Amino acid sequence: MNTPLAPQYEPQDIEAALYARWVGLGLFQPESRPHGARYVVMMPPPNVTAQLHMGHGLNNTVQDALIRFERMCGRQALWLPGTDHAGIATQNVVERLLAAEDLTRFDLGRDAFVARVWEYVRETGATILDQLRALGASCDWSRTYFTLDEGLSRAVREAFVRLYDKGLVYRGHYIINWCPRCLTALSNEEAEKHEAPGKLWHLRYPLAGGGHLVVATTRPETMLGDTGVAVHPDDARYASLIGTDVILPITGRRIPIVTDDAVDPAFGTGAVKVTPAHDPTDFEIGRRAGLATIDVMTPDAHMNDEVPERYRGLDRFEARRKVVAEFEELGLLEKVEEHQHAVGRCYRCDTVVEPRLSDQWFVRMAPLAEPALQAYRDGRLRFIPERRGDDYAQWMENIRDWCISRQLWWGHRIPVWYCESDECGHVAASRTDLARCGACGGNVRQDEDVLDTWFSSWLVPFSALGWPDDTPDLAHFYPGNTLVTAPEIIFFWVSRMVMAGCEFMGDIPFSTVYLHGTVRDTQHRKMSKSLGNGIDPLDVIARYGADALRYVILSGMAVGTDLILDPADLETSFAPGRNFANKLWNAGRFILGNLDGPVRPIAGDHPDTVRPHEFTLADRWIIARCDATVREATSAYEKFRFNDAASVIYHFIWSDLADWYIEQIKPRLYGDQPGGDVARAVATRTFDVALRLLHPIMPFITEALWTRLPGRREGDTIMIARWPAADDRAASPDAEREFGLVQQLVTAVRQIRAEYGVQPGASVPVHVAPASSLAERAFDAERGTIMRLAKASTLAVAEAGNEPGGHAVLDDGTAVFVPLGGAIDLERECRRLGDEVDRLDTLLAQQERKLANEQFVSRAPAHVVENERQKLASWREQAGTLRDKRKLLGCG
RNA sequence: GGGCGAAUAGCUCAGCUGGUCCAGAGCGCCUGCCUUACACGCAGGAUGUCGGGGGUUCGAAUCCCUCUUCGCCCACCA
Repeated sequence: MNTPLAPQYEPQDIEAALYARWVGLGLFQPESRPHGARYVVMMPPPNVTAQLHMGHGLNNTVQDALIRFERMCGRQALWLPGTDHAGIATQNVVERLLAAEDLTRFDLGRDAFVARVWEYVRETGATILDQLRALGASCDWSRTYFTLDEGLSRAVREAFVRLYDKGLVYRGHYIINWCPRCLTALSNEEAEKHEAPGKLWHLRYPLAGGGHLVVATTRPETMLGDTGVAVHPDDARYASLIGTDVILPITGRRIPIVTDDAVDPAFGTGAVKVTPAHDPTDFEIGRRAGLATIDVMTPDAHMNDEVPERYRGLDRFEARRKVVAEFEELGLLEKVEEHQHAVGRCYRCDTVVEPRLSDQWFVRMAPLAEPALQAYRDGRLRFIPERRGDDYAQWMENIRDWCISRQLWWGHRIPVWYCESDECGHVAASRTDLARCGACGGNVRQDEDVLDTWFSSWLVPFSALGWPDDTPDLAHFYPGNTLVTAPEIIFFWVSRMVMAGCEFMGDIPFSTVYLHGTVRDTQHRKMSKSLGNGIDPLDVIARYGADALRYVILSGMAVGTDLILDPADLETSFAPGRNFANKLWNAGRFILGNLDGPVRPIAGDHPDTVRPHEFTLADRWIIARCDATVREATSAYEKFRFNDAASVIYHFIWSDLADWYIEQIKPRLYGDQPGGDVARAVATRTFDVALRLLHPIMPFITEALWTRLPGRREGDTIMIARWPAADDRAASPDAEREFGLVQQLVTAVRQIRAEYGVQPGASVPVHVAPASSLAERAFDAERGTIMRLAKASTLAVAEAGNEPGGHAVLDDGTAVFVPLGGAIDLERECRRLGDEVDRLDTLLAQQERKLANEQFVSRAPAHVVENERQKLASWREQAGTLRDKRKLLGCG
């Protein structure tokens, strides 16, 4: 522990070793803190085959900061990690691998294919979690879940059967969203609507009785499946046609004109072609009007045998062109309009979704939504930022049934068995596999489909803890506390978890949903593989360290805002994090390198404890600043304001501790001034606090430094070091004001030196005329500091003389004068005097306004008003003095 | 078609319930420094009519209205 520290922080050398040490200490398990209140965070499961991207990086950095903060606060912090089997995505990946061998899943058959996917998942499935380790994620790996695990699969069956028994799961024949590439049904949420410019074709449909009627459509190819035309019942234009027929072009089919309230007379021509098999609205209209349904497409969206020969086998978009062309030839194309409309696309492969009539399993959602909505309205469930709660409520209020069956092989096979005997026809949902029909004893076959992956992830808050068994984990850790995820996951996962929690556990699974922003590039585009604008977090970690990555993420994470990073310029984005780590490292190196033995405690009953009278002004100041930082950082963490936490800690470490305090104590440490032991004690103490405050953000470097602080023993770790408590004795407004004046004085002299180009090594005499007893005390107390940091040869209490030199006035009205001898540039001096007078005039004007404000004068405490009056008076005086001086010098 | 968010220094953004953090941070830029923790650094500096317009108020970047420009979410007008 006393090995000398390298002059530069090299994260690569220590992060992996520290992580291994943490795992060895077993602190990621909540049991390590048996006495605290529990605090549970559920990791949004990444796809088992995923590679870590910035979105994961951001999400998990936030979770880790949160869980580390809670753990240090003494809670039994459980962060439950896991992956989901990602039905569609994973099956797609393996099918692509097979395609490379010229095979399809059908060549292998179901069992062999699933075995193949398992093999793939076993090989690659741990990758994403390993990558999270590089980030420093302190998950309880011993409890890692996978949605296709035996336990979670049992939970899926339990949930399905319970809902089935309550009549909340049903099989239905409806229009669903179908992905023609993945060859499966999708839920409404999985069909992403994107606005896109399109066309609206106006087609003439010849009337059986002569003439024609015009319908408008965005999908002309579906006309091949039309079985009717609908108009609004009150639409006078078509009143006489109702009940008559239309001769459908191309097919020659005779179809009726019907009425339906769903038709908007104002849109298009007020007449709608009805394709019950290919549009949800048309399906409803067709059902009400008793129209036939003709499915004209194959599962992969080619035209099937229901259409005329020349259309068979055509892709839907080719068929569209052909239909339009044919209408044009027939003189039946009335017109084509540009039309902006939303097209659904598969959220996994971006293929245009085809509404398709099929038999699917659904969950009846309204009864489940009710308690979930109530929890939000009661305030038991809150969202950060708050406005996201509206999205949640709106979705719940307009909930639609959830299509949960998928025509895939990779997933939880639907636990429903059908009797193969036609007379019996018994259907049973079962927790265990069935071999025989429960009704007739005959052969049964299991439903071929699998369940939506989200049907397993919505159970995770309890299934990952052992449900449906009554495990100790479930009893102890359910419900959890906070869920950290991206806003686009609200409907997929968050809402459904709340519903499942209410339904199966009788309680919401977490009380706070923290929704962070999205990682975008400088053009504000979402980072994605397809756009090639991504940043690889592992690359950043390799080059800048995990701490730097985390610092940059968290310092840019204002509540509810996105994180913009430049993929083309990692240096600009991440150097600040690395630089800060290096700064901290070197501050630590300095403090540790200047300890010459045991460090005295600064509080407590120990006989060697530093007594209050031993503190210098600087000591009291840094202690007060440290205390203020503890308060601000703690409050920021509690409010998920990670950017604020990062900022106050950064400022404390860099500006207060490094720039001022460490500079101040050097003479004491070097023995040039007494009080070295006190300075060591205070520096060590405040540095220790700063490290603890920073640990949730930069876990590695803070651990590396903290374990080297004096008094640490083998096995100590900052991970469970006590979270710093605010201390009323540490606060000192006087010390902050007094040292503030010291800083102002030093800065003023430095400004004058820079302005007049005084040689860096040269000393100058400094005259001050303190305007307050505060200033007097401060300059007296930190005389040495001022002289050293300002490079002053003398520091005298004196009025400004008439000789040439630089002037400045501090906030409290204290006048500063730096005589600069004969070789001074008159023009420059006049300009500086002018600037200073202008500055004072601005202050004076503000101050006068403030004091003229009756509300301020009457409401503020008397001494504050008096203080402000004094400031005004002394600024006036100084402004006058400087004006006189300008005249004396003959400035313009 | 609804609903929401954002417009602040060249860039990325803070600024919580209106007045001692009414102008901030980091990066970039300019000047001078390798001052024995740190050049991934130190000291100093420049830059903003806080999107436009109106209003409320003693006082607004901060509240209200409106306009403009971006972005997001939701929606069965074919």
